[in-house]
Amino acid sequence: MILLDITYEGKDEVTTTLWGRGETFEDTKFLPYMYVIPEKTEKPNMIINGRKIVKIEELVMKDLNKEVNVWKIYFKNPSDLNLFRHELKEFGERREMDLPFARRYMIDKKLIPLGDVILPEIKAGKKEYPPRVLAFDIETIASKGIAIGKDPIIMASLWSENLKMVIGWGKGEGKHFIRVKDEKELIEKFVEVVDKFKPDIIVGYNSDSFDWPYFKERAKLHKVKFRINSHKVSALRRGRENVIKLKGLINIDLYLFIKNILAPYMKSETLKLDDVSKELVGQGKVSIGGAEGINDAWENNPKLLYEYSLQDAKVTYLLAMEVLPMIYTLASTVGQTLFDVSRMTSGQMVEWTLIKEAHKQKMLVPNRPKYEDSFGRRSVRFEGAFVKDPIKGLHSPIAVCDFRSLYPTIIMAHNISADTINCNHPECKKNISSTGTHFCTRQTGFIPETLKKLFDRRMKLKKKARELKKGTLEQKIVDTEQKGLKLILNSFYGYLGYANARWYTLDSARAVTAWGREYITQIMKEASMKNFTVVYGDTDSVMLTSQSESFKDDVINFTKEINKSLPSPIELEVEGFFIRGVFVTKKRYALLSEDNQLVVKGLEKVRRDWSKLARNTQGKVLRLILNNKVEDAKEYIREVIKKLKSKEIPISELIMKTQLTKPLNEYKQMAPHVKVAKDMKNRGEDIFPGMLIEYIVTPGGRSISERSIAVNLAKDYDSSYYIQNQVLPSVMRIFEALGGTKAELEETQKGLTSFF
DNA sequence: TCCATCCGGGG
DNA sequence: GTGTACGGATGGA
Repeated sequence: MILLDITYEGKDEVTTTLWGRGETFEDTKFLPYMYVIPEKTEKPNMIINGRKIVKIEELVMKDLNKEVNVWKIYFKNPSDLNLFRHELKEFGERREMDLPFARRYMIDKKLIPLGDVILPEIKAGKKEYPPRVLAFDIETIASKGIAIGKDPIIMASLWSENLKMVIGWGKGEGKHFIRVKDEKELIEKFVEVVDKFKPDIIVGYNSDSFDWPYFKERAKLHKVKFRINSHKVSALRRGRENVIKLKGLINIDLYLFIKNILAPYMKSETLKLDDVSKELVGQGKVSIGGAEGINDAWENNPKLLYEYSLQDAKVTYLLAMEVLPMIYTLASTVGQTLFDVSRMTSGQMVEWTLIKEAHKQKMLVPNRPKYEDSFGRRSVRFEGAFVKDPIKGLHSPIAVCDFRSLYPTIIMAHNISADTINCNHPECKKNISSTGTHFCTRQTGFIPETLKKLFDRRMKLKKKARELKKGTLEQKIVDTEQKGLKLILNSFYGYLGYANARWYTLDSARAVTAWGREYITQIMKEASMKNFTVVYGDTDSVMLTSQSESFKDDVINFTKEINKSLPSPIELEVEGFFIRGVFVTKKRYALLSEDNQLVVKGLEKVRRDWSKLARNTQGKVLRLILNNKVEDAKEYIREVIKKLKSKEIPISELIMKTQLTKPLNEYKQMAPHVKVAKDMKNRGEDIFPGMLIEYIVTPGGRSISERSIAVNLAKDYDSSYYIQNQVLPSVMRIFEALGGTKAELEETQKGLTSFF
């Protein structure tokens, strides 16, 4: 069997179900268990609600760097464990009582998703296996504000290798269009098509929070059963949001994975499907003109809506083809199901990798912190990375040098771990960080040891990927695997300081950044001695410039020399060369690459509560500046200000949008959007949570709230508000870096100010 | 500065 | 679900 997913159930005896393609296997032999490090000699023997402990084994296990005697206590099913864990508190320290049962099963049986499971004794194997993937998306009537289930679903589109389909009612048309009578039939048809296709994996974009719950709500309204593969579509509360679990096929929400894992490595400023798919698959959505466009197309241009809907499913599918291989490789490293791994944050991936490794080494897993502890940990602040104040302004050319995986290599080079911290061996005191913490050098710690296994595996794969022919499938697979490992490697440091981590060690996290600061400042010092100007540096990278004719060679030689003195495996690399850069403050800069691409960090505002005008002006100004047209940029802003004063800018560019998140009477503070919503209600309009309030700031009144009114009522706007609170703030930080002042931008024309 | 509130993705 | 998991920005007081 090729393993896709694991579920379990059982009122008395637990049955674990392993799901493969079109087949299942039920295991009734595996029992839930937990550990107690006993403080008493007498073993527990109680009966609760008629339930008993199945058996208790005595074992010796590792607990950090100690050996301890433990009782391994078995139960008939997971809820028994939950029942007994409270009573077992008085017998000693309890461990591993909160590992979800299916995850425990994956670890103990050493299973790998998509690996082949050899039945019936259940051993993990591995086999090539291309799963059947189906992408889907829905369209709904788009009234004001997005609220789950509020308006009818008008189309549902599906895309896979041999399936392209748009199901719709109303006036829809198109090659792959399947007409149904109404929304109820649409829902039934969708279920029928999915069940017939039998995908192993069904993917959507933000589908856990939108498409699936939307289907559920509308199905409820029409009193139709919404079942996929004959099983309930269940919404499970997980943390802050619901996730959607299907049985017999894996539901993956690509948005969650991209947000949790890929986002920091992406260029895209937003994680909208359009932007993300443009970056990762090279094509975006059909442009339809937002909510109004959807409604308009539904009434007047059904062909366009059909194309829009189908393209959404198509790019979702193509995105899945790009992203799923990464999820597969992460899942095999982490050792958990695709369903779980695709929804994990990087900290959780590190944790489950460590739990798997601990189990292999017969090592007890530390408990999760209690709420108060993790709350307390969250408020602990410690010194992070070194970030150099940039030399503000424009610089050209720029070289970026950075350490390859600085934090992971520091953890390995200095053996940073919870079980090596502050040992009593005299010789280890030499391995001390500037925070005063030292780490054992006699034997490798659990964290660096696990890290090294992943690191070495990645180095091997990287080497193999370089040797293989580029563009081949094998090369792509190997390269994806090494990138997946990189993601996990890079998360280890964050994990040490992550408030909810089982292996949280504040002094380890502090030592990592302290050593990081030492290495990066040392590089900066040496770069200055070699006649480079250090324009900027952050954490593990430095940006250099010089007016030398042989700039590039100088930089390459510099890194070569530096690397002779760095302890292995720490290494400095040349990341790239740039034509020009503008540096504003720490974390805020923009670079122009040699192939004319903009790299913008920390500058762009893309949130909807800023006006279109502010966003567009900033983007335009940045491009002008990086093309060395500073005066043009200033002139451009003066022009915008002038147009605001003379009211030539249309109101449509000045709309600010803020969502109402709760009923009006629950607001304590009269924010602008709350005031506008109250006015709307007084005029008899329907106001509900989830509604997007669109407003304009007008002249008059005192506070911004008092001056805010609904867009459709706005005939005038407050030019000075838009100048002072929107346009100028969005561009000023860039201009301040160039030595500019607010005053010079506010001049309408040289010498002529007050006449306008 | 503190506190409340919002953002994200989706139509 | 062997439950109960964001992190950062903004704006008013």
